[in-house]
Amino acid sequence: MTKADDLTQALRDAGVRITRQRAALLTVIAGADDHPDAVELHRRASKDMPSLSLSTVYRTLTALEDQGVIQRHQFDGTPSRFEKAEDDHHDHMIDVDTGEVIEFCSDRIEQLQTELAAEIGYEIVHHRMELYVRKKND
Amino acid sequence: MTKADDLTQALRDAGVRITRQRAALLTVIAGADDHPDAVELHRRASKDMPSLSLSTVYRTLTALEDQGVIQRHQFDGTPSRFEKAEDDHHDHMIDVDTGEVIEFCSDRIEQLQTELAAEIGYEIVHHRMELYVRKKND
DNA sequence: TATGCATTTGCAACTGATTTGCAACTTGTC
DNA sequence: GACAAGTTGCAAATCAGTTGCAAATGCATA
Repeated sequence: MTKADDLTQALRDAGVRITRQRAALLTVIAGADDHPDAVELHRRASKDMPSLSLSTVYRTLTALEDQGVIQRHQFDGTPSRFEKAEDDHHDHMIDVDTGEVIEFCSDRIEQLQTELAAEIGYEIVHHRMELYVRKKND
Repeated sequence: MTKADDLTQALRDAGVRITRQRAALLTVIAGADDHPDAVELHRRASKDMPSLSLSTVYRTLTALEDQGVIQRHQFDGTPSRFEKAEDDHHDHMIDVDTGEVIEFCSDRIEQLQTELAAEIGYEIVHHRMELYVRKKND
């Protein structure tokens, strides 16, 4: 059973109809190791489903995000990029020269964030941390 | 001498022409204690300069950002918001219920970020950290 | 204080990303 | 297999921001 099948079943259980276009998108998303935007996902899924429209891709991405199946990231001034939600939370470094996205995680930072918010009476709903970085050339 | 006068002089020294529309915007920005977006800045500056156009506001904001006089923030899926650049760096918490923006700073976190990037051979060009928070009700 | 010209402005039209209205079409159910 | 409700593709709309262009203006210089 593939990752896409898992996702499909989880969605069906949650009462989400699995249409051919959604299945095609799920397959692409499950198989993606990068952080594609809507247009790129449409391009990839179109190979299996040439009639798939971009608006359906957008609608589906929103639906999948609402279901918690995927995550949307809005880096700098570029179109939103998506990745499948894994249970491990992580943040991103973006190589400003190449656009490459590197995932990382720091429990220490998360803890500090929680403390900072708590100090002034807030709790964190979600957060976003992006490091725009450049390769050191030495 | 007001804050706006300081900004004006600094810009003039940098070879930036001070037009009436730019002066009006600078006054508004220097006097703002919040994080307004372009439309709101246009609304405020229009009181002094009813003929000021929104495209000039956008053009001026970009120019001021290039000069390092103001900073642009792109929170979640909302229009860019601006604030005058002060020499102290800080990050933001956004109250998800009210939209209120709270500034904060943590040297400890910054240091950890730098270390994390350095570990894999990168240096940080700039970063963005936003905590989307909610008031604890107890 | 007047002159020249590069810059800047306002307007309207454009862009890129995303959303929406609607009629036709599927899905999952009975 | 038929039906109601949800989903699709398309084209048009939206939203934030940008741009081309002719007219207006800042400011260095005379």
